[in-house]
Amino acid sequence: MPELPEVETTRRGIAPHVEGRKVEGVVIRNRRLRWPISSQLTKTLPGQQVHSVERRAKYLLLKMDQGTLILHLGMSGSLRIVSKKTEPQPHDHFDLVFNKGVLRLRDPRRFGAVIWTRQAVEKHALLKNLGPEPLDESFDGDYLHRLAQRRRGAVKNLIMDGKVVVGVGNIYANESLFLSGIHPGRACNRISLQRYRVLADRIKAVLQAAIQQGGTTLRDFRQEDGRPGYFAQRLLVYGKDGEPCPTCGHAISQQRIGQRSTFYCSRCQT
DNA sequence: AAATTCTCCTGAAGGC
DNA sequence: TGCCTTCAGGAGAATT
Repeated sequence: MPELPEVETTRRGIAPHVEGRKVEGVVIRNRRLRWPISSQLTKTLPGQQVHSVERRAKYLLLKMDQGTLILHLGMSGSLRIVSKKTEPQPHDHFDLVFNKGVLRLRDPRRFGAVIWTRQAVEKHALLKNLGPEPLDESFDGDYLHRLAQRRRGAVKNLIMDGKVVVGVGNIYANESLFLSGIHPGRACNRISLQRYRVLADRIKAVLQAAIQQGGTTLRDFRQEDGRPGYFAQRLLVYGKDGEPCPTCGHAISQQRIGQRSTFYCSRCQT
């Protein structure tokens, strides 16, 4: 499922194929994503040039002449660069057609989104209340520790809260907590500053490692050329319940925290 | 304000 | 083999 590394992998993959290009056409095969795709896009977008492909949290931002196209991959979305002759497959809901190549959105579960905005995109309702980027310097253990003081819930929910820090989804939350030796259910305000510094460091490390591997493909995610991401082979605890802990050999536990499957080693994580 | 629940959706996996 | 149920989850909205 696309988390920050998968979205960043996608951004890097598509950018060379769309930056500087002019939109020739828009194809909407199914508008019913998380929010309906505006039918107006077929009139609004053609003729506009894409200046840049940026990312904020898990949103991809295609900056154009008159505004920004905001794309979200939901949990099963992927973007590919295909030729104009490539037949659309089931769940290929949306195309941006360029003079050379097509940017095609596939999203079986349709939790994704395609939204056009003319306003400054950082002020858009979906983006304006987001926390810092985890790979920014402003995100560190001191910041996490400060926010944690007025919370009592599980630390896993803290790092998955987009108002605290963006882009950390279920997979990387599990992995970074394991690498930090912190139990995912531990109360936010019962963790030392020192441990939060380790956690922030591990979050950055695991996200960067995953980006380097082209993201994690469990089922649907694909890079822009159709290849899967290879970080799944490096996962230490996610999806590994019952298997031995890579550190101590104790069986990995599974439990639901924050409505999400949570994997951890009850011996290494306290 | 923080925490919890609900909601959208399809495909895979498990049970009988 | 086939049908039914359960589960997976990003994240905004609604609720407590």
